[in-house]
Amino acid sequence: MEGHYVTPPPPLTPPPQDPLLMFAPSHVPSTSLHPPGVDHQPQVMSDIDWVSVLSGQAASTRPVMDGALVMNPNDKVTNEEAIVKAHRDSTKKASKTKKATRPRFAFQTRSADDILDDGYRWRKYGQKAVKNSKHPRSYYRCTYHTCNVKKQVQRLSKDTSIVVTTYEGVHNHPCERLMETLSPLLKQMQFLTRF
DNA sequence: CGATTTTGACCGGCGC
DNA sequence: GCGCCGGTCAAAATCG
Repeated sequence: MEGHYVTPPPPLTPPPQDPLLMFAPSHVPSTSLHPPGVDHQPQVMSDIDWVSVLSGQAASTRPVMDGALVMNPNDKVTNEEAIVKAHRDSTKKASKTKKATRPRFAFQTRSADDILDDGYRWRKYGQKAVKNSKHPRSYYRCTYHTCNVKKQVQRLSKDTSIVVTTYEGVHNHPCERLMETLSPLLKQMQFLTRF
């Protein structure tokens, strides 16, 4: 984490991970200093194919905007269905209670780690077992006081290497560690524009 | 010792 | 009404 910043990085927490790992097909859980079973330490989003995320092309990372879940027709309808249903419920409730419509954004990531560091700080407030899946779903809330953005993370039971992350809401505060989060994307863009 | 995670209880919506 | 299910609360445990 030294020379890949376009602008000087903010003097913040120590660099989480080497951004060069971003081209790795699957993330190898880096030297976790925690005992097995403990997965607090988030990983940088460096293992995400950001170009694919933004273009919506990749099979490894399928972005989903506002509940319009992009599904492989061959996929067994399991917990993805639950996500769509949850979104329908939320929109229904939103239209009923005139609550501010909450934008939802979900994407799948091929990763060995459930927790991806997206630059924000999250506090876990729940975990539930999901039907048709042996893997639990975790619920997180943004720790910024006036920000009630939530996200939920679950792992597909079919393909254990894929993690589905669903964001709900929009942050009303700047993203700390923005450059750390963006640097893999910038690096990938630089790589692609070299031709 | 404050912040965060864990985990069972609790709650509301929905289908029967 | 009842039970299931997804989501949240909150007290206790744990972490740094």
